[in-house]
Amino acid sequence: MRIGELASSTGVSVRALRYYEEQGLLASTRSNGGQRHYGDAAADRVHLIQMLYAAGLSSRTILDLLPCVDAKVSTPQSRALLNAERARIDEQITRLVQARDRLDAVIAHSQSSASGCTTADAAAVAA
Amino acid sequence: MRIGELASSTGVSVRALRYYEEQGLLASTRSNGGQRHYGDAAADRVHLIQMLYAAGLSSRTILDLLPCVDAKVSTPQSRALLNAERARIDEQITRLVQARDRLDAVIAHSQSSASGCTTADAAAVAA
DNA sequence: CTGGAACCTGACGCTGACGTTAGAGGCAAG
DNA sequence: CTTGCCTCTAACGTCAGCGTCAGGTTCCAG
Repeated sequence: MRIGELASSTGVSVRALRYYEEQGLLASTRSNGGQRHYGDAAADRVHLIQMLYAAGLSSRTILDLLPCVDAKVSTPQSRALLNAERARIDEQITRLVQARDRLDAVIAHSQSSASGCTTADAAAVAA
Repeated sequence: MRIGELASSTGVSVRALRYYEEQGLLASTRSNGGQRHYGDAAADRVHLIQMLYAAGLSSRTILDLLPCVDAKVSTPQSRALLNAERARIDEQITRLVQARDRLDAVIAHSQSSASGCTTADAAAVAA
């Protein structure tokens, strides 16, 4: 499949895919004319990359991490790397939960002091 | 208290505090000479701002949110805003947990298959 | 009153993950 | 062979949250 198809099937922009390749995160074979071709596994790889980006990892960190994911072998270094990143994600989750709790407190106060709590409000809360 | 003291007591840089003020997130009174002075509540405010930043909110969103936090009154709009941001944080937490699970799977696989650990692999990981 | 630390206002720099032209070439259909 | 869409590289633009430097001012201890 070519880059446009991979882009639309993954929901990632063509530019981003080229950027991933530039960063060494995503490989491609080239046609005679130089156009990128991808196998079926590429979509999964892109999803994984996206997920790690969403977890706040930098492309550099992902670059370090991906060989650990690909490799069937495991080194102390790779395990350490994986665990370190896991810990960082954990920490981020903790901070997010704290922030959410803080917002919840504000919301609770906001609603208790709301004299007229209409149906629209209930809908907003449910959403 | 002056800006340096607030900075060191909150662990936030002086530059960041000025930036917060520039963004309308943090108020200060000024001395005759133009120097910023802060009350005791400022530290809490800074911590809250930091927490919201850590939750991935933009300064613009925080700017919208803070009046809701400050206000003793609650409007449908403010409640909707609070709930929307809560939802976004929730979503982010979900994605982070997914990423963590994904990493956990990799880690589990990595540890079960930890047998042949060559120097080449270590070098590849280090690189 | 004076020296030096702390503060002030610009304003440019930086990083990361792309967006966005621009100009040129590849590729399948008719 | 041509049309037209897709793709290519190269390179500049963007945005947020500050870091940092420059040049000047304020404050307070001694």
